[in-house]
Amino acid sequence: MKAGSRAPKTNERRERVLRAAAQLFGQLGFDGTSFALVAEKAGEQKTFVQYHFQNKDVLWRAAVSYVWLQRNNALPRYIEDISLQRAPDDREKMIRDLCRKILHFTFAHPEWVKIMFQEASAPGPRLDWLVKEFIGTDFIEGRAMIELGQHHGLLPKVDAMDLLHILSGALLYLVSVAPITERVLGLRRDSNDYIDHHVDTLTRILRQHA
Amino acid sequence: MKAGSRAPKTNERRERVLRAAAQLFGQLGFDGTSFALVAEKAGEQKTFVQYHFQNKDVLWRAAVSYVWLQRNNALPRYIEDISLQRAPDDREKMIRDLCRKILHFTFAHPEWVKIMFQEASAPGPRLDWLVKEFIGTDFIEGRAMIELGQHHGLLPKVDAMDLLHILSGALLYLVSVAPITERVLGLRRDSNDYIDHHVDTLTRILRQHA
DNA sequence: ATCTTTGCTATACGATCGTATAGTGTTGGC
DNA sequence: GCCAACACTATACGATCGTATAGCAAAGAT
Repeated sequence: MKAGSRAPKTNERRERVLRAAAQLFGQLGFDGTSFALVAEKAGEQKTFVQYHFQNKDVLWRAAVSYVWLQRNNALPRYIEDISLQRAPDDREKMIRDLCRKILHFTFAHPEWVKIMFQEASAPGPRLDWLVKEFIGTDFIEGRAMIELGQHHGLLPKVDAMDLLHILSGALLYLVSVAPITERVLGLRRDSNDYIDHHVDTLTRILRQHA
Repeated sequence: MKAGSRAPKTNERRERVLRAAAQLFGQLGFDGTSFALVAEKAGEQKTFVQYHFQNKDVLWRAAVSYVWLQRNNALPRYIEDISLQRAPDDREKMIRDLCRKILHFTFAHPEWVKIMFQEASAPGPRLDWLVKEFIGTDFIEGRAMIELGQHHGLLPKVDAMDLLHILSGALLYLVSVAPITERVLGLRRDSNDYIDHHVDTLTRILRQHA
């Protein structure tokens, strides 16, 4: 420990940069994001960003790691939670709560979806890294969660991977097209009411297969 | 008609540019795409692109219009097709065919989804234009199609807008994450078999509500 | 007290960005 | 055959891109 009094401030500045970078990488993609833009959005200087993150790839990886760390802290640990034995009513409520939690968090922090889509739209070494580091695990855990739900009679007994895609799509698409929905229908779609309504509709479609 | 013999070649070159531009705008976003990149991908010169499309906004709008024109030609006219009266078995098959057609076309021409997501991820005047010009109509027609399907007993009787989002998400998400799925599972996901399998799963989930 | 290291900043460099303008060669009207 | 119009290209400009390097103040070590 060399500078105990300054260290916290530095971390705070670093985090401001990471937040700004994550938002910009999600909104504008890797090529559309520049050091100057990140610095401006973070209220820092371009050279400060460049000093802490030697080049654009380093900055991108740091921002992505920061985002996924947040995500993994905020979202419930799927498998452990759902494997707890409860009364059937509680278990169905659990799925609804999980969907709600995913939607709420993703509306508040859409960066992880946006970055994922950005890289998937132009596959390359960054996507490889993203899959190896984070998304691969998500797929495996997601599929296991689906199969557990099916085993407990909460989800229709169809191909688990298909169902994972269908559910993920039904939830995440909502976030991605929210700005469009707002413009077409004149609604704000990140309100609690709308999220709950959408999740209710989704679970109602799935319920009758239990 | 001033240059009957050259006109077709010019149109062909223009189209090459539009195709390249649409792909790049979808993959890299507006800011990530440059005249030089579009020209290189189209096998033309930067100044040729600049001559026919005075600035980047003009090029973007022309590329988007070109993509949506293709899309509207390829996808069946939803409402008229589905409103034809047939035997119930045929009508369910019709929905399945529609989903298949949408997926096949979108896998072959993912630009319209990618561009839509790109602009939705950083809303601005371009998204406003996109909504006003193309997507607004899609929403209205999509909702009408859902309601028609519900009226014919083919779809569960839930909020039509929610269902439209759920179905759109279930289909389009598949295309967006296809490169990731390939990397995680080692499968090629744009094959006919996989698309059919996914659509079958989706319709099976929806069927029992008729 | 001097020297080295550390955290950060100022300046600079070549490449590429979007855009503007001048120029070239072919075409159609007269 | 001349000339205006047109399709296209070559060149150029300031701004911004990612990156490299030199400088500087403060802290730690000796």
